[in-house]
Formats: sequence, structure tokens, C-alpha cells
Amino acid sequence: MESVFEIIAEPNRRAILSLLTISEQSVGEIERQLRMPQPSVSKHLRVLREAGFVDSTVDAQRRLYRLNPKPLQEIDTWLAQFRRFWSAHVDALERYLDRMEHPQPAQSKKKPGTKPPRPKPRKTT
Amino acid sequence: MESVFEIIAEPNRRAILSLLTISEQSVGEIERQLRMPQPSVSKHLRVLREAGFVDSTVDAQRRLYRLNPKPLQEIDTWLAQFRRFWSAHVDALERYLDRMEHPQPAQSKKKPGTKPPRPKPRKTT
DNA sequence: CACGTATATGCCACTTGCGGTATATAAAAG
DNA sequence: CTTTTATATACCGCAAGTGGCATATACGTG
Repeated sequence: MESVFEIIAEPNRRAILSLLTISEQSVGEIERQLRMPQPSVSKHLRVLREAGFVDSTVDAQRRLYRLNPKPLQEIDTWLAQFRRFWSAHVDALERYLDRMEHPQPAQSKKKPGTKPPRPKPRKTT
Repeated sequence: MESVFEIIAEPNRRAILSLLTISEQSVGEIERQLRMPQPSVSKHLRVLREAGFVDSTVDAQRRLYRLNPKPLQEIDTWLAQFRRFWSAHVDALERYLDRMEHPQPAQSKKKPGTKPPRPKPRKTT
């Protein structure tokens, strides 16, 4: 359970994280809303807490849990390297729309690519 | 191994995906660059292929694998719901810099929030 | 203090994924 | 056709994560 990716691999933990985007919640509230046994909730919260996905504060007998975005940012950072791959489609659409808006204005100079290199088109598998 | 999250939970698979951002690669090339045993590479590629993370084409005895961004977009979409949480820090910085630039101009009316609601400040755990 | 509520933890059984090794398949080379 | 190269698959053993259940801990209430 070292990496952030393993943490969010568990569906119930992802559900808890999503739930906490609404507002902070006690264990009991999570238990009821997600309809999962209390020990299970506590265990998953423990994992999330130790991995830094959530913080908790004490409110009498309750523990209030709230989201901590740091580890999720880490995942977002890892994803960054792949963004250019799906922006490829958008770029193609952009070029298409551009041609629609400016129907061949004589000989416009080709704009030097300001965006990161795009993956080559691929033949289907 | 149903969900995309479980797929990317495995470090070697993430390494393969990162490697494929450079260009398409054969099994042998991946094997050498990542220094992992060939059966291991093939197994992970199988998982990635069946989950739609990669496509493959045949080149004689070789199989060329290349990235397919679709499932990664899915992860990105899931992450979207948390983005407002880390933009919170940026907002705080923005407000700070704003105060620096405009040193208390009498009583400036509080600008109504145009951005999505921000999580409340939290007392430390 | 006894009791109820809220949460955490310990234990156990089960499943599943991974690494390793050997082997099968398939195409090229000789 | 035999051999070599490239990749896939089958089998096995192990480790780790998860769910379920019982129980411990801690706080509030009467």
C-alpha cells in the first residue's frame, strides 16, 4: 500500500473520497450514506489517513474526516504526461473549425507549432 | 482487474505507459529499457491491452504497442471532482498577491465569488 | 458507576495479483 | 527442415489486501 495509485484502486475508498467532496463527514455518516459496515469504513479511512488523502479531527466521540487534496494532485501530475495524447483529438477539431471559419484566405503562412508535439496518427489495431 | 484504477496501480504497468509516451515500442524494446523479464512484460501488456490502455500491431515476429489515451482520460475525469480543492491554495495565493498589489484601498467591496465554492479552511489534525 | 453511542482494532479465511520458470507458438534466417 | 528470434501462455507458490465478525476503547449521559 505504498503508492497513491494503490490507495485509490479500491472502489470503496474512491466512494469515500467522492463523498468527502461534499463536506466533512463523521464515520457514522459515511457508514450510512455508503451503506457499508462500520469496521470497513474505519479501516478504509485509516488507509486514506495514513496516505494523506484525508485529515481527521475529534468531535467528542466522533471523528470528522475531510479531504486533503495533496495525494490526488500527485496523481494529476502523473497524468500530465499523457494529456497531449487526448488533446490530439481536440487539436484536430480545432484545425477543422479553423478551416471552416477562414475558408482558404489566399496563402496564409503556416503558424509554427506552439503546442507540445503530438503523437502520430495510428493505423487501427 | 476490472477498473482502470486497478490497472494503473501496478508500478511496472505505469512504467510501460510512460515509456510508450515516447513512441510505440516492441516487447523486446520495453523489456530492455525497463530491465524486466520478457514474460512479465508480455503479461502486463496483455492487461493493458485488454483494458484498452494500449493497442498493438503485428510487425513480422514483433508486436508493436502504442498508447491509447481513452482509459487515462477516464481517470482524469474522475479527478475532476477534486480539482476545486487544490485550486483553493492558488486562490489563497491570489488573494495574498492581490493585497500586495493594492495595499488596502480604503474599503473595497468584497468581490462576489465567481469561482466554484471552496472548501472551508480546516483546523489542523 | 452503568449504559449507550461512536469509532478503532484484532483475528481469520479467502481471494487475487504478481514474480519466476518452463514451455508453446510463430515467423524469419540459414 | 532446423535453428534462431520474438512473443505469449501455463503453472506454481507466495504475499498482501479485503470482508466479516467480535471485541476493545473512549466519550457522553443518566
